[in-house]
Amino acid sequence: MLTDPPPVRLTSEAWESLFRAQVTVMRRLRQDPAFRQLAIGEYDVLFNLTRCPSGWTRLNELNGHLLISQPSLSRMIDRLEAKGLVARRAAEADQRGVEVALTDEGRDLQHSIGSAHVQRIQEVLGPVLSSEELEQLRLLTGKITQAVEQQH
Amino acid sequence: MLTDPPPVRLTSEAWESLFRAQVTVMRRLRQDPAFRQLAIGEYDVLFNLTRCPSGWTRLNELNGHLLISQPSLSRMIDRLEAKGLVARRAAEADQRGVEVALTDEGRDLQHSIGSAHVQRIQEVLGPVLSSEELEQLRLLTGKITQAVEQQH
DNA sequence: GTAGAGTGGATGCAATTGCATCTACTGCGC
DNA sequence: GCGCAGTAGATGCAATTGCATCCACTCTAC
Repeated sequence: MLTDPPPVRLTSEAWESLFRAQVTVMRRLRQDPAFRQLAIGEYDVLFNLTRCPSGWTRLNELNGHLLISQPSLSRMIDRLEAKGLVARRAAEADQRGVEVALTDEGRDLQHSIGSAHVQRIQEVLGPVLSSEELEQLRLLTGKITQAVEQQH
Repeated sequence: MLTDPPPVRLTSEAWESLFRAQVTVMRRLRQDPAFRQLAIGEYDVLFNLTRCPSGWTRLNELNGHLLISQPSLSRMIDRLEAKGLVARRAAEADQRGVEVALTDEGRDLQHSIGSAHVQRIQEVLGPVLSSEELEQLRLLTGKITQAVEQQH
């Protein structure tokens, strides 16, 4: 049961606005001194790894949540592994697959950067939107992610 | 006249959700065959150049709307110039400065990719949110961009 | 006006990226 | 069970990126 799609102009303007907001906020957040220890893209990988209940995450699933290419992720994991922040192992079910997990050190670093990051987010976004608006935003963007991931 | 800031948890969850939505949608949009002619980052530069009324845009202002570094933009403009899509000239007011503008060819290419892009956005986002929701999203994210650009 | 700090953009260089490809493994059809 | 298309991840290599730096120009203080 679908209603008519919204006008293209409205859809593309909403996307453009979402995109621009992301760029603007990201430019600010990236400047946080906490990211001198680890690039924000690498932090994002550690963060994603905390979101997996079992601890171990398949490389291809992880890649599905990032914008970087598969070879690029493969080498980023190399680097994080060399720094002792993540561990690699062969997947049990599929011998082609690889699973990664945070090491204790990786978890510590994620927490440390994460808490500075959260504080910074609060400084940037807190004064801008009310609780009600933030909640609206969270619902709308959550709906997008959920729906688009299921498309195709 | 400021109210209390929202709880940090809500703020960071809203940002996380916005960020994730941007990644998810961008992954889809990027696959559009239209972007085989020009990487999406390069298209974004052309798009930004269409948004300037006078036609000519200062390099540093352009850089303020992008996530890439200043040297990276400088060289991207080199490449776009080599392809005949943009033109460079010295800024009138400030002899250090450089202004760029779309060439006719650049404008044509932006239109051509842009119309395919808009159609793709409609396919991805149109079925997901209603007109009212898109309008809400546009307002919220517009508010963020405007406010954060004025901070600091 | 001149010195010195600051800004705008370009360039050298090492690190990272993506594309194409490769190898290893899976799973389906027969 | 065998062959073959498909999938997961790694690697060679050229292109792109960011950092540090540089040069040219501006602006302020004196």
